[in-house]
Amino acid sequence: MSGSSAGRQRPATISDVAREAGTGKTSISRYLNGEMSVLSADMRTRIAAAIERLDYQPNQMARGLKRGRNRLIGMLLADLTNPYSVEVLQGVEAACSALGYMPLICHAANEVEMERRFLQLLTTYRVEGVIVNALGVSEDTLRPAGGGIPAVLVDRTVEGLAADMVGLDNIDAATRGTQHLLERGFTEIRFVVQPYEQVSSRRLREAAFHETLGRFAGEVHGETMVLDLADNASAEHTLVTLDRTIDTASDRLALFAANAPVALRIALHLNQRLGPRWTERVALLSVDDPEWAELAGVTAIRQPTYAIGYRAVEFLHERIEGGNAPARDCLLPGELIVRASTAR
Amino acid sequence: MSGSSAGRQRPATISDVAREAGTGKTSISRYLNGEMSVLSADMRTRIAAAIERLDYQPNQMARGLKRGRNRLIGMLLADLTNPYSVEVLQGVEAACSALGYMPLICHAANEVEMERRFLQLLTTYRVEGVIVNALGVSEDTLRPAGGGIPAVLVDRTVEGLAADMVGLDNIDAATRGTQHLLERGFTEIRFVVQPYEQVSSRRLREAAFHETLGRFAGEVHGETMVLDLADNASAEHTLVTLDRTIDTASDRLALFAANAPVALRIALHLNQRLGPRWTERVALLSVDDPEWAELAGVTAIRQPTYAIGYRAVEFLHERIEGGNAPARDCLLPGELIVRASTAR
DNA sequence: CTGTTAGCGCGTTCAT
DNA sequence: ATGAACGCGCTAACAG
Repeated sequence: MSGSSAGRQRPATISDVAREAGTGKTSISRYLNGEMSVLSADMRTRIAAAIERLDYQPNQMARGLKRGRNRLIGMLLADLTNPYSVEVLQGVEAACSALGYMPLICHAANEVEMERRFLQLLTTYRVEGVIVNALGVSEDTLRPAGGGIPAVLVDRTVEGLAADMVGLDNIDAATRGTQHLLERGFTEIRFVVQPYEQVSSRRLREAAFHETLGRFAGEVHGETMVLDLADNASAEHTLVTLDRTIDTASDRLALFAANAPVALRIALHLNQRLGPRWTERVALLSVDDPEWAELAGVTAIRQPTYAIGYRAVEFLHERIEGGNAPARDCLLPGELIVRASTAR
Repeated sequence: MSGSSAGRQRPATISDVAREAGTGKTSISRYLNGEMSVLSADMRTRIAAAIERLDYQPNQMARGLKRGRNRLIGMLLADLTNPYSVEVLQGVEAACSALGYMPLICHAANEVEMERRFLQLLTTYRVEGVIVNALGVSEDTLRPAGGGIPAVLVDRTVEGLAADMVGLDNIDAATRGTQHLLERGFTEIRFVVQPYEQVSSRRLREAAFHETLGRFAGEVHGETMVLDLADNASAEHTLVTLDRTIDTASDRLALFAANAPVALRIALHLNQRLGPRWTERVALLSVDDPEWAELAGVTAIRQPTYAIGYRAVEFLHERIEGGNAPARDCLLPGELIVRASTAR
């Protein structure tokens, strides 16, 4: 029965502090904004005391309204379930706290409609910019009210939108991954992806895969397999096809998963069907290096996720500050981590 | 060279719309707030047209300032790296969108100092309430400015703070987990935890473990092992001790991991030292059922994470709406999922 | 150095 | 049914 009794009192305002300190609001405002040199020593201590006594905390909303900037930036994530997203987020948060932003994180759960709604919501809160990692945002969604707010794309581009982008060097990564499989002598390879054809990173990875294989036409056989994780029946069907391929292939099959969620689904399935020694029957290589990859012995291409997130905020910051340079792409290299599953 | 040319234009305001529609701001405001019955049909269409033409979107900040509520709630997470957090988040997001809130997500990365800063930041943005899953927030951090804002605790209580709490029924879960190991005939068991002694869920799980073992005094030997994931040297040291225990124990050792991060570290270590068939030498049971548990055959106690997040928001909503009932605890049951690692 | 005044974009009386 | 005027908490001129 200490203080949690009745309805909470409303937070102190700048006027309360002014009254408490026996001065005008302006001086308080100056104090808050660090214009100390313009305040008498006496004034300073009185204000400090008043603030302390009232436990005053300036209202960011009011500040934002007045200044026209609220230090909020939006972060739209297609899929928080993907470890990639969480890792990128770490970089984003670090950069935000370094640059004085507060990220508003939105999770669209791989639904285009939610992406649209969140983007709308974010502009409604007048975020100063957005970092977008989405499935299907279209150009005009990102350019509401004519001007639009500064945006930085992560991992994937958006058709027709000239914005900064930062992500993995997909072509290099997929090429090296494929080469690794070729060097290990695999001759039957499947590239497995989710059915999001509009996602540029998916397309680039797939293209590089086929491009690299093309140089070995005849000797090596490769195909794309689509695994729809959002539709269990469809996924099961694909996996059955996969099983048949494994059983009938002339060589030990190699699988190149386009990202971690796909790799996980494959690993779970094979582990269930073939037992814990499934890697002896099938080789698995994955873009993304999830926490369980080491455990399962899965070869991976680790993305520089933290750097991607950090850099994205830096780019956005420049735009917010008025930077007007043409749109840039920042492609960071992946790191191939060879594990048991692709051993020969 | 379409529209992205010069500096972006500032978003339309309610006054712009009023002018465009040839009316007063008041009518626009009424329109926005759905008071249609008070507006003539003609007025309605004119306003709708004006809004459309200007692509007007009301400024939430200004609204919040005026109304005294901005529909923002804070979500403080101790560790986003823990899959538990992400899963809870899904429930939180679902409930938020159902109840019309926008969650401000903060990630404290297991640092008490960051928790304090984020909490402060959140009140600065005048969030209407907070959902807290933190390491070391103290009562007074959550009661700033006397009244404090409504708070709901997730997974763990805070010393001396009478707030709603929702989380796993830890005693039941840990008891059932321990019983499972006993039923399987293990006589050498270690309970492995991170060194956060102030976290109530950790203490409850550990207590239930020892309590349950106590009923078999003499026959079964159990101890707590502390694994500090934040300090690699220390963790390595602990794991070496663990190795020795495994090698010298009179029985096959059983490990009870207090959460997923701990279980992962253990699994990675054992896998490296003993090879992929490590589960034949050591049994592993974990609170939390991370995505890789099935793959590694690790027995797990799955938490109702989605429900926890959803319920937390519901509780918070009631408080925000003025609910004044005494603090409640909502303890949800876990589900034991038996896998190969605890087979005998 | 300090206080007064006027908005930022919006909702809300209170008239009309 | 509609609009004018005031104020939410704060900053930015402008005086003094």
